[in-house]
Amino acid sequence: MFSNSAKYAIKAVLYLAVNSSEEHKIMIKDLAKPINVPRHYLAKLLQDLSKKHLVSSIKGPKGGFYLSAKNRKEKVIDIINAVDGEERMKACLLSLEGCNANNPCSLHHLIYDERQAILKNLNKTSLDHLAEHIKSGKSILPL
Amino acid sequence: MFSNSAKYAIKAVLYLAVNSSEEHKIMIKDLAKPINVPRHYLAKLLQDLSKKHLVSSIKGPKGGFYLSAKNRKEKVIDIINAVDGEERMKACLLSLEGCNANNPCSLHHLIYDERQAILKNLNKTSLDHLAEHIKSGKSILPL
DNA sequence: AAAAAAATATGACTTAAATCATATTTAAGA
DNA sequence: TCTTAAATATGATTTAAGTCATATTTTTTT
Ligand code: FES
Ligand code: FES
Repeated sequence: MFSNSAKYAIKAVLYLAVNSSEEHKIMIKDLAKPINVPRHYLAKLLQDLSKKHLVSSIKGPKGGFYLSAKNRKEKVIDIINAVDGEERMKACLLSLEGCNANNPCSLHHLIYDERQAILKNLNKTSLDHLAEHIKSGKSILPL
Repeated sequence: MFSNSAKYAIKAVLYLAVNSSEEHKIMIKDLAKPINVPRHYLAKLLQDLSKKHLVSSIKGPKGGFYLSAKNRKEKVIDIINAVDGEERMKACLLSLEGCNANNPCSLHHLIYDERQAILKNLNKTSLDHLAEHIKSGKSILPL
């Protein structure tokens, strides 16, 4: 469903949503350990997200990564799409080209509605919102 | 969601469900072309499914692959699990180990119910049933 | 201004998935 | 029984995803 990279990115961004702020930036090495993601790989991912303005970063001493107020308003789907590309979540399950309701592949009926529902959920849920869930103990931040 | 291999396997098995019978076996080369799957790769996949008794095959001249009556009763999920392993469809989306309702990861609530619904659909739908759909024009067999 | 600490940029390496190739076995038909 | 046509078995090659390493740039602190 998601690539490994997207999973890593989500974990990292949520960790930042819960633990960082403009006044409390987090260095890559202090982020990689708790979420259990290879350090250099994570660096690459975050640099990419930073370039796309989905996370904030400051170089140099006292620098690090954090989420700005604006970053926190982003939806989960935006992180996923930034990493995996827009297509991955929308593509036909059997990778058929002309997938639509008029030309449904054999698995379409077994999956399409639920898939749309998931998309909708990912589209409407902000990082902020998930961070609140985590803080209030409704869900956990995975290792 | 599914691996490339699983997609190929589903396409192949459905093609066999629609077009083959014990009296009309299909050779690998005549199967690979219409469903647009690399020939040798497909051979490997089907040999594996054959070993697991999910498809039937006969060697030698006049031989080929086909689906027996029993094969046709198998559920879609069985094909998927045979190729991708039992775990893949059940694993936590963020690859967390102790994923369950008591210990839900941050995305759990956004996806779990829909995912279960999909699983249920794949679990109850037989190849036979999908083949009927295709024959009656309710869905198509993808290239 | 110099030194140090951080992200950034670039690229090399490794691993697993996907693809391709070939030799072997089995069964049919002449 | 011999030839031929098919699946089967095994393994090599390629490609893409994931991982690791290092040099560069930027900013802070002294
Ligand atoms: S046509 Fe394949 S999922 Fe819609
Ligand atoms: S805990 Fe991750 S999907 Fe259930």
